[in-house]
Amino acid sequence: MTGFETHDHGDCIARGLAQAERYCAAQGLRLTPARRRVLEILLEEHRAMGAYEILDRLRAEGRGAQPPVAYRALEFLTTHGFAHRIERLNAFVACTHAQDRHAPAFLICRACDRVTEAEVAPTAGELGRAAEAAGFTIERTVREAVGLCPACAGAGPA
Amino acid sequence: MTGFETHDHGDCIARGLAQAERYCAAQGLRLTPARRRVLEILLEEHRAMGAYEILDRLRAEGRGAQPPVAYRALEFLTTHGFAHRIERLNAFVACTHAQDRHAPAFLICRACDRVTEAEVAPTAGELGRAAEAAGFTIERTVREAVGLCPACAGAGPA
DNA sequence: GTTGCAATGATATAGTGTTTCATTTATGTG
DNA sequence: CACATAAATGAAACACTATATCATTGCAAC
Repeated sequence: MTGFETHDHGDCIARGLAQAERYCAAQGLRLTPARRRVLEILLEEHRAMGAYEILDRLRAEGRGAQPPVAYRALEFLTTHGFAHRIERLNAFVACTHAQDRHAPAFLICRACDRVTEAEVAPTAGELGRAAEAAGFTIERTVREAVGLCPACAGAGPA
Repeated sequence: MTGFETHDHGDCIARGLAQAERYCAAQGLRLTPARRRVLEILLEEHRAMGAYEILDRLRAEGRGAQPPVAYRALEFLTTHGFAHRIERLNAFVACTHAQDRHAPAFLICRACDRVTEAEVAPTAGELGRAAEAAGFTIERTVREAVGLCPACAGAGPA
């Protein structure tokens, strides 16, 4: 899938949550209410959200919600691959791919802020070649492209 | 060069500055004292520095130095390719390559925080392929690998 | 049941980046 | 040179992002 097409994601929230639940059960991880709710919010919005934006949602629901609440949940979710951090945006998105550690790559539209995710081998590509040449051990990669999605490019490049 | 070897950079400060001066003269850009000094600091340190760290240096030299001073200089330097922003670190490094817009890739050692830079075509690799598949127009890319440099990996992986 | 560990609650604080507006400095033009 | 314009700087306040710390609660194993 290309990721930017109009998208009816009726059941992908339920599917994402179910997948996370299954994975946590299998791994002995605790998908606590706070963690589950944050993942659900990310799945519902289906876009990159800042930690404080998530926090606002939690507050609106009456939960006590100091910053660490969001950051702890997000750390759990990103550590286990249920969500990813977009460095360029200081924001987070629900993962749209299979569980377990993988190396995501993102296309970020600077006009509409939508983000689409692709997967790739962590040690592949230019980073992998550069690392090999330098004797560098890759543990995590950040691959993000900023530009215009098809819709925004068509609408007239700002 | 691999980038992590011990490094005697005696004249690379002077060379970096001279290169920037030449390029600015040719392009009608103004390498003002503040901009020049920030570039010089980055070249001297030869590592990724936070904006406020740079600011401290400017203050120590008696310049008035509110945050915008550093951020404006850094915006100029990054826009014209004299320095790059490391998203993962919220920090900046002097460019170690040729002028003019290019797409850098970075290897970031999480133990010693040293950063090495490689160049690559902006639309190459996984990001380029993903973008093509999605009809996405890339304007800028972020490619960063976090891991251990040879020295730190050898010293015992924390 | 109590020991040990993970998770949460709550407060404060640290770190990063931007907005705004007034002022100065450089550049070009009559 | 005088003036108009645009770029850069100075200065204050503010907004956004993230972490440290410590007390408390819940849960699980022994």
